[in-house]
Amino acid sequence: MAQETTWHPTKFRTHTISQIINQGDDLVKSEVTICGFMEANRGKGKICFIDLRDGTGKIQVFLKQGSVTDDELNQAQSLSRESTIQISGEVAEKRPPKVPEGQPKPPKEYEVVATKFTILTRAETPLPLGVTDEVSIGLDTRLDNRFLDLRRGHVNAMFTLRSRVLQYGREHLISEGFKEINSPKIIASASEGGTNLFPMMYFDTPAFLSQSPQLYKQLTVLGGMERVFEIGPAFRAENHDTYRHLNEFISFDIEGAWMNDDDVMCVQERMIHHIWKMVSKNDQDQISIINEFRKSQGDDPITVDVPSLPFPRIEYCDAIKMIQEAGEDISWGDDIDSSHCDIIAEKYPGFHFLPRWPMEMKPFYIHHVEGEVSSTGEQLSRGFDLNFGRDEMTSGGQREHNVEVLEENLRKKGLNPEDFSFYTDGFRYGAPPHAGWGLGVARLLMVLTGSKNVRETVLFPRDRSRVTP
RNA sequence: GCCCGCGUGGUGUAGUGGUCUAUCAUGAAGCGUUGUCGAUGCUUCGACCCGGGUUCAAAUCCCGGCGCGGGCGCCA
Repeated sequence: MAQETTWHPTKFRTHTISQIINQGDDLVKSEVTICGFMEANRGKGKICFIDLRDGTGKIQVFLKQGSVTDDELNQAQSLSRESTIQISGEVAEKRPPKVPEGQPKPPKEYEVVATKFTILTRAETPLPLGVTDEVSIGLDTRLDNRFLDLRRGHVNAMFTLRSRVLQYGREHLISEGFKEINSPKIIASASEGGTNLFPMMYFDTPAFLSQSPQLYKQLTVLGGMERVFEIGPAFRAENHDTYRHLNEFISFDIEGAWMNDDDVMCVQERMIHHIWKMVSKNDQDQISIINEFRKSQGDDPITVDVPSLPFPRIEYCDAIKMIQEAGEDISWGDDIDSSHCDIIAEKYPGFHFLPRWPMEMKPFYIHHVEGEVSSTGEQLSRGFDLNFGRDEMTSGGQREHNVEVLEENLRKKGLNPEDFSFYTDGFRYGAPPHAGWGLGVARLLMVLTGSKNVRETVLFPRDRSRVTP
């Protein structure tokens, strides 16, 4: 439904299953060879039906005595679920299933009547988790056997959606003049402070895994790249253990010259709007697959509600007031934690920005405008967050482009400017005002797919107690 | 790291001192019927996280360990 794809024939197959499903009328009576996983087999004796699944769809294969050898028929009937097979045969219109009186007739379907049946690999039994079983499966069991979990329709659909989300996001940013970059993930020193880094050895030099592309994407903007984005991994050695934190995650970052925090908030809301609009237009088939599963689990269906623009902006000072009015003990300068976000989310359940945080709470590279102060007289910053409900999606802001201020900020945070010379030197020879943000891809996917745990939306999540598979 | 909860066949569960030689579903093995389609009928298989304790008796209660889940903290 979504994309025009050209499926060239391969060594192993002439057609994908989706091609037969979609072009069945034209293909009836023609010879095809298809491959896939055997989802189920029915029938003993003279006939056998196989539900065959490849990465594009599912189709029924019909084997009958006479069309295939008795040996082939036997093998098909006793084959274990999820074994991979190759089928050659003729496309035919499927006999419609019996439906009770008064029920609507199902739409026309196609099948392949096999003339040749080949087992590619046999699946061991029992499966560690059933691909089509109705029983629910614990997340840990699923993640230990992700290769099988991924064969389940709704799981596959979530990662298909993830691919689309990145595609639409890229598409949008490129249309606004952003260029895709990659920054190093092996770095010499703590790039920002504030979070724990994973140490490693780089030959004989101690090094770290990057926590963020922040400083490097700024350097490219200082280098005249104008507008850049990066979709890449970030590593945090934090002992957190929650539904929304991982120690390795994919960060979707942008940085643009001649922009302030308001400008990049607008970029972000336009991008999210575009992603939601495109998913809503192109990918309802994936949403339906997810909803079918949710229904079987007794969960409400998800819908792709394209958010309206602009997203609400709730400045930090107003957020504090709102939380205080709800009776919470919080004062200016305190962090807004999860329970406080629940209060804000009651009024703003969707996407909303939280701009103008206190300068002292933001990293050294965040810009501030002299004189922009709170009612308590404290300096405000040009840093912002984007939340969806209670969950933080993004952190961003305008960056400090004046090297003297930057070095002063570093000293205020107890950092030594000399350790950051690779970065601060970039500001000494002319620096454009600039701004950017970093968005957690998995968290955005949680919103889109209704997942309650970030691990659901990451193929092979890395948390405190999991480094395999 | 803190608080709370949980750990039963391959998978997901019921059972909270005694006919538990442990329930149900799903699954696996075998046989039969069938253009089936969540195939079906019959037969069979398979489990109480680990260690210690209380008790006549422990899946069940207590202690420790390990593992998992939820909440929180920590966290661009």
